[in-house]
Amino acid sequence: MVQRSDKALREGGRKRLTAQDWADAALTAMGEGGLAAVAIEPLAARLDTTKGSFYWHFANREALIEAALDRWEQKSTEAIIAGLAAESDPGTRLRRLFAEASELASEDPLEVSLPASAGHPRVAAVLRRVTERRVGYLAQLFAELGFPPDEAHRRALLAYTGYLGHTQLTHAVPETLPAGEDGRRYLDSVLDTLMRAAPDS
Amino acid sequence: MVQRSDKALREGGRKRLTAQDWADAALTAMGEGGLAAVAIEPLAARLDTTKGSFYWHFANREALIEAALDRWEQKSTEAIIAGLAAESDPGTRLRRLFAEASELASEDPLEVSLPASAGHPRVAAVLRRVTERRVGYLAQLFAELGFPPDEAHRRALLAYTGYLGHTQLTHAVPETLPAGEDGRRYLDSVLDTLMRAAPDS
DNA sequence: TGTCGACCATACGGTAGCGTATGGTTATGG
DNA sequence: CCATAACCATACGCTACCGTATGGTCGACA
Repeated sequence: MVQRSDKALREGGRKRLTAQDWADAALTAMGEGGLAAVAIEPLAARLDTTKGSFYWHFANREALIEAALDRWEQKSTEAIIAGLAAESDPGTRLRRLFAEASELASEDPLEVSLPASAGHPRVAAVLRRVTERRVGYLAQLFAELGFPPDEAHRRALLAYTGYLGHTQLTHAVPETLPAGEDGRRYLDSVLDTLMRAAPDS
Repeated sequence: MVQRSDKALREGGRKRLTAQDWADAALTAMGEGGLAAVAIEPLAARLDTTKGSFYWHFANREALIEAALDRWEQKSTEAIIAGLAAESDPGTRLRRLFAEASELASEDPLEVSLPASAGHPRVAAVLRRVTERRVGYLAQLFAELGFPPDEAHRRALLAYTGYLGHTQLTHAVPETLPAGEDGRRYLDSVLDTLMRAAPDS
């Protein structure tokens, strides 16, 4: 919790690090190689420092992982939802949400690599919180669009699983998916379908 | 490539192992802990043998990974597609495909944990082959159902991303998804939507 | 029934990473 | 300008795992 006051000197040479620097580095490593890639010594090398720095800021590897996960939860979900608070119309809110989310997801490998480590209890917990938050928010959006609670939840699930799968494909085999302008039209058509009133059932 | 002829003795005591035994063990380990969990010595312990056995059947760890991936490609894709060859009606073929695939996916963690290791070149290659095969097969099904090629491919993507996302959710937070009979009705309604003729566009 | 090859056990050296200990450096306020 | 705390470097022991070497066992078959 110790934060350096200010005056971050990053001229040519050595710089002091904060716990957040370590957490961010852990996050990118985790994105590249999964949980197993969160290793102190390689991270230290990448940050151009040594273990000595790490064990000052953290008790051990688990603590680092925890901090990194918390940070991810914040950046990947809360920040985006908060960024939409200004928008009043639920329809545009939904569209903007998907636009921003799919952009974020194409850059952030964690969206794919985290679920693979659901064996780890901390990861499982974060995953649960994040998905419930996201699906809940989506369901709320569909409810605001006029769907009854059950149907709103059903569509939220549909939208979210679609998002997850799309993200996974983006990272695994991007060529199969429409890119650029095509991608935007593809996304639009899917959203149209999701927001259209159901035929019956 | 050395295969034991037959006579697998598995009474109470020691048994001889084949390369496939190792590959299967590697697969399950990989499902539990990702690529990093494919470690010779722990596997040997689990198979109640030693490294001596392993290095007889394989040159090194990479060779094992490769064999395991090949085996997964076979079991997870080709076997299922082959199992549908008898069915003539494309509609029931699609429904049976999804029924079997989602059952397999809920048991097999690899569907989720493999994409996380797409950094590994062999994994990336298998993933490319598998997704292209699957999406291709789906597109063919939709084409047989009467959709023009472009639309068939679009719907194949939609179906496949939905499958991927659903699988991911199943392993991460199963509670959010409808289970049992509800799940079957949910799946049915989604398939209905996918097979219905488009409104326009 | 002895031998040959398939298969496995054991022991070894090497590397990567965790966590600890301890001393050095740098920034600040007294 | 020096004392204290924040921060980092280095060296150490420990464990887990990779890959090699080498010898042992066991079954098939001449």
